Amino acid sequence: MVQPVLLQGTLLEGAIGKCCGAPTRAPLTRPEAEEVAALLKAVSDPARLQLLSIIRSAGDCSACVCDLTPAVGLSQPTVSHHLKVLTTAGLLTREQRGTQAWFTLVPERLDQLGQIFA
Amino acid sequence: MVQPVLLQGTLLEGAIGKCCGAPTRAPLTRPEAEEVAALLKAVSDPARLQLLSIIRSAGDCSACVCDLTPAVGLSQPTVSHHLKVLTTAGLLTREQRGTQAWFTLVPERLDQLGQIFA
DNA sequence: CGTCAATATTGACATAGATCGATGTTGGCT
DNA sequence: AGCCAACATCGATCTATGTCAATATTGACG
Repeated sequence: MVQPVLLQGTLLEGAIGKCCGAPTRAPLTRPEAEEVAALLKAVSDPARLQLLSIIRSAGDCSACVCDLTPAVGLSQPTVSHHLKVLTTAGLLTREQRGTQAWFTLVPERLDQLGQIFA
Repeated sequence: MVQPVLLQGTLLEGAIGKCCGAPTRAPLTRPEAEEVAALLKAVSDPARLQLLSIIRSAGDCSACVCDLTPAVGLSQPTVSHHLKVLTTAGLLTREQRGTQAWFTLVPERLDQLGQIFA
C-alpha cells in the first residue's frame, strides 16, 4: 500500500473543521485531499463501521474473524475483505493466533480521523 | 433526502474512537452504521474535501460556484454535483444571490463528523 | 420581451466497489 | 502424511459513483 505521509504530521489537523473565525489555513491541495479521502473511504462503509465498533466494544479492542463474521451477518470472504481494507488503511493490525486471525484497533490512526474535522 | 436522526442525539458520539479502557458502548447496528456511513461518504471524495477546505478558508466560510469551479479544476456541472452532495448531507447550506449560488459551511454538522471518532 | 451570465439537470460513460461462491492456503492435530 | 478448521484469494456480478458534454433553468438587465 501507499504509506500515508501527510497525516503523520500536523498538516491536515483541522483541515476542514473550526470554520468562521478560526485561524486560516491553506486549502487542501489535490494530493492532500486524495490522501485524506483514502482514509475516510476506509470508514465510509456500514459493514466496516460495524466491524470497528464491534472490535472497539471488546475489552482489549481486538477480535477474530470467527467472531466478527456472524456479528455482521455477511459472508466470511466479505468480512475478510473489509478487514483487509481497514488494515491497509492503518486502522487495524493483524495477528495470527493458531489458525485464527485477530485484528486490533490502532488508536492513533483513529485519532487522526477525528483530527481531520477538529 | 432522508433526514438524519441518529446523529442528532448522542447515540453515535464516540461510536468508534476511544478504545481500550474507555467506557464500553453497544456496537453499531446496521441502520446506525448506514447512517454514519452516509455522512462519511459525503466527505470521502477528494474534490469534496477540497471544496470544504476552500470554503472554510474564506473569511465567512462561504463561497460561490464561480469561485469554487476554477479552484478545484473540474467542470462546472461536476462542481455543482459535489456541492449538492455536500448540501444534501447537511454540511453546506445554499443561498441564492442574484444569479450566483453561495454555499456556507454548517459547523454543527462538521462537529458531528469529528465526534464519531472522538 | 430578448439576451446573456450563472447554475442546475440530464444522459452517457467509465471506473470503483460490495458481495458471494468456489477455491487456495495455512496451521494444528492425530 | 492426512485431515480438518480458519482464513485468504480469485472470479464474477451488480450497483454506485465521478466525470463531462449538452441542455435546461433562473435571474439580471437593457
